[in-house]
Amino acid sequence: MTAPVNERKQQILRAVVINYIKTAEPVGSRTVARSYRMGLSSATIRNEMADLEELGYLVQPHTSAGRIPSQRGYRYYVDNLMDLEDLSDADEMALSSSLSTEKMREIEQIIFNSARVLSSATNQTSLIMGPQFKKSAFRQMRILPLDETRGLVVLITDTGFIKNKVIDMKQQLSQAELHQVVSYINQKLYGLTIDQVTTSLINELKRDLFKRLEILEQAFILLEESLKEEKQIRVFLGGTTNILNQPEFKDVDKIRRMLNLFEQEPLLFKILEESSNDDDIVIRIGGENEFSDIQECTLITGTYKIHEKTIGTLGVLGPTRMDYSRVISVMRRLVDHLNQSLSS
Amino acid sequence: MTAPVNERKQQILRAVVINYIKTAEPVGSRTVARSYRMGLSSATIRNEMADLEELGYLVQPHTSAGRIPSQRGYRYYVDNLMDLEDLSDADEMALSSSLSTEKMREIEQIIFNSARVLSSATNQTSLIMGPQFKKSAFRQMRILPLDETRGLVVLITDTGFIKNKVIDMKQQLSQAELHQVVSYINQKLYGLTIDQVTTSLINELKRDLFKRLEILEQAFILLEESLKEEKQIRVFLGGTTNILNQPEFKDVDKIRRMLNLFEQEPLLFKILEESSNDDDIVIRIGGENEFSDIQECTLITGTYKIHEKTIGTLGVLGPTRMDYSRVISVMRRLVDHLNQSLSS
DNA sequence: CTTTAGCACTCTAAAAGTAAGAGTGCTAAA
DNA sequence: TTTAGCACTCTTACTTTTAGAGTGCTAAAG
Repeated sequence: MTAPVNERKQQILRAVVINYIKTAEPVGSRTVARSYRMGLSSATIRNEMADLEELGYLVQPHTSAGRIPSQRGYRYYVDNLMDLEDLSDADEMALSSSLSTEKMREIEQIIFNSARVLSSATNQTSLIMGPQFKKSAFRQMRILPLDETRGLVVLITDTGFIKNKVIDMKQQLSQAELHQVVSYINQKLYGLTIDQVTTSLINELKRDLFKRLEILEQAFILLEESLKEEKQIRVFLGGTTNILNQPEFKDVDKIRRMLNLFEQEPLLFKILEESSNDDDIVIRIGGENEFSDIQECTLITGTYKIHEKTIGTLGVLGPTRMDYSRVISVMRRLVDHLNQSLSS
Repeated sequence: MTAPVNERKQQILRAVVINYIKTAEPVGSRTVARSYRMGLSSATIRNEMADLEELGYLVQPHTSAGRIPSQRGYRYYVDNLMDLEDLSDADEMALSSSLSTEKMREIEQIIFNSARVLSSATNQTSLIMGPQFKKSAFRQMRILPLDETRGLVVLITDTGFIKNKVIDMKQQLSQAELHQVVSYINQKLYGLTIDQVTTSLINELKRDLFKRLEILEQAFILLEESLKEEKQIRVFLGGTTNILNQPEFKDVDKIRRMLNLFEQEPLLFKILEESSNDDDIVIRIGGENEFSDIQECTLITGTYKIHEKTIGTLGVLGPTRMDYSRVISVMRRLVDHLNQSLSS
C-alpha cells in the first residue's frame, strides 16, 4: 500500500466511474480496455480492478459482474479525477433562455423558476430554499392601522425583504402612542440580524417600554410571532419525478420513501441548511450525508446571496451515480444568476 | 330491460362494490353468496352477475375471474346504493384533534394543515386551493411610503385578505398627492369583486386621474400587476405518496404520470375549479372527469367559504376504487371546519 | 319459471426449470 | 509484467408446469 493509486489505476477508476455514470450498468474489464484504449488487455485491467476493489474504490454487485464505484470511489473521482468543463454552448443557450429574467420581479417566482431550471438541466430533483429572512438585518418596523381593531405590521430588512402581518389590537392605541412605541423599537433593533432578535431581547424591550406604556402586550406578541414564524421557510422542489427515471429507483418502496421525504418541508430545510457551506459548492456522497433518508443519494449544494449576504441554499439530489461535473457546472451558473437577479 | 335493476341485483351490485373497494380483488360469486348471506347459492348470484355485466355495471378483468365494478357501476352505487354514515367516534376524535385550531391564525397554514388531514384521513391524495383572492370584494387600498423611492401597496378585501406589494416610485409623490390618488381609487373600486377590476376599468381610472396628476404611471402598473399576479393560486397537496399504496398504481409509469400532474399547479387549479360546484360535494368518477390525466381516477370536490362567500375548492383524488362514503364524510366535516375557522 | 348442484373449461399467477451471456479469477505461457 | 485461454459463477430472460379460483352451461330439483 505504498502508492495506493498509481497513474494507471487512476485512469481505470476514472473510466469506470464515467462509464457507470453514463450507463448505470456495472462496468467490465473488456469495456474499459476497449473504450478507453490504453494499450492494455482486459486481463491486465482485470487485475488492476481487483486491486481497486481491495482498496475500496470499486465494488462488485455480485461475483461475476462488472464493477461499480463505491462511495469512496466517487469521492476520489470528485476530488482528483473529474475535470470540470464549462457548459457547452448549447447548454449555455438553453439555460440563459429559460432564465430570461423578464417579468420576474417577485423573489418567490425567481426561486421557483430556478428550481425548475435546475432540475431539468440536471435531470435530477432540485431543492431551493426561499430566502432566509432571519439572516437579514432589521431595518425598520411600521404599524399601519387598518381599522378600529386591526393593524398591519411591516418589517423591512436591509436585503429588501418586506414581511407583513395583520394583528388584532384589542386595546386601542392612539396614533401618538403607536408612533412612540414603534420608533423606540426601531431604534433598539436597527442593524441587528433577525437571528439576533431573540426572545430575551424582546423581553428586555418589553420591560423598558412597560414603564411607559401598558398597552403593548399585543404588539409584542405580534413581533415575536412574526419572527418565530419565519423559521419555517418554504423549500421549492423541482423535478421530483426525475428520480423515477433513475434505474436505482425502480423499486416502489424506495420511491415512496423518497417522495415521503419530499413532503416534509422542515426536514428538507434542515438537510439543505446543514449540508451547505456559505462559500463553496458542497458535495455529499451517500453516507457522507448526515440524514439517513438520503444516504443512498448524493446531495450537491450551493448558496445564493443578496447584496453579498448569504441568504439561501439550493441543492440537487439524486443517486450517487450522478453526473457530478455537469451538475456542478449548472449549479455554478445558476448561483451566479440568482446572485445577480436578486440583488437588483 | 324493463326493470333494469331489481332489488336483488342492487344488493349484489352493492356487495360487489363494497367488497372490491375493500380488497381490490375481483369479487366472485362465492364471496358474494357467503359474506352477504342472502339465502342464495353462488350459481344464482352468478346468473345475476352475468346480467349485471350485460347491463354495464360490472366488468370482468378476464374470462375466468370475479367481477369488478365498471365506472357506471360505481356511479349507480354512489347515486343509489351507498349509505352515508357519520364518522365513527374514533374518527371524529382523531379529526378534531388534528384540526385543533390553536396557533393557526395564518390562512395558508390552516389550508396546508387541512390538506394533510384530508389526505391522511382518506388515505388518498388531497388538493386544496388557497383562497381565491379574486372572488373577494375590494375594500381599500393604501400606499405606505417606505423610503425615498419605494412604497408598500396594501390591498384589503371584505373577506379579510391582505395583499401587499413593494413598488418603486421613480417620481416622488408628495404625501398629499399620494393621499389624493389613493382615496380616489378607493372610492371608485369600493365593493367591486377583484374579478371585476378589469384592465379596462383600471385604464379608465388612469384617464380620470391623468388630468390631475401626471406621476401615477407607476402606481397603476403596480395595481394592475398585483391583481394579475393573483391568477396563479397555490394549490396545496397532501399525501401524494398515498397513491403509491394503491394497487392500481403499482406501475411505475402510471406513478410518473400522476406525479407529473402534481407538479403542474396551474393544471391542478383548473381541474379543481372546473370540477367543483359551489353548493355541493361533486363526485367525478373516471371518464366523467374532463381532464384526460385523471380519467382513471375519481375526484371528489367540495368548496369552502369565508363569510358565506365561496372562496376555494378542496378535493380528494384517488383510484375509482375509493371509499366513497368515507371520503364524503370526511370532506363534509372538513368543509365545516374550514368555513368556521376561516370566518373568524 | 326459478334455483341449484355438478362439472368441464379457461385463465392467471406463482413456482420451477432451462438457456444464454457477461464477467470473473486463475494458470501458464509470452 | 502482461496476456491468452478456460472453467466457473451468477443473473436475467424465457419457457414450462402446476394449482387455484371462477366461470358458464346443463340438467335436475323446487
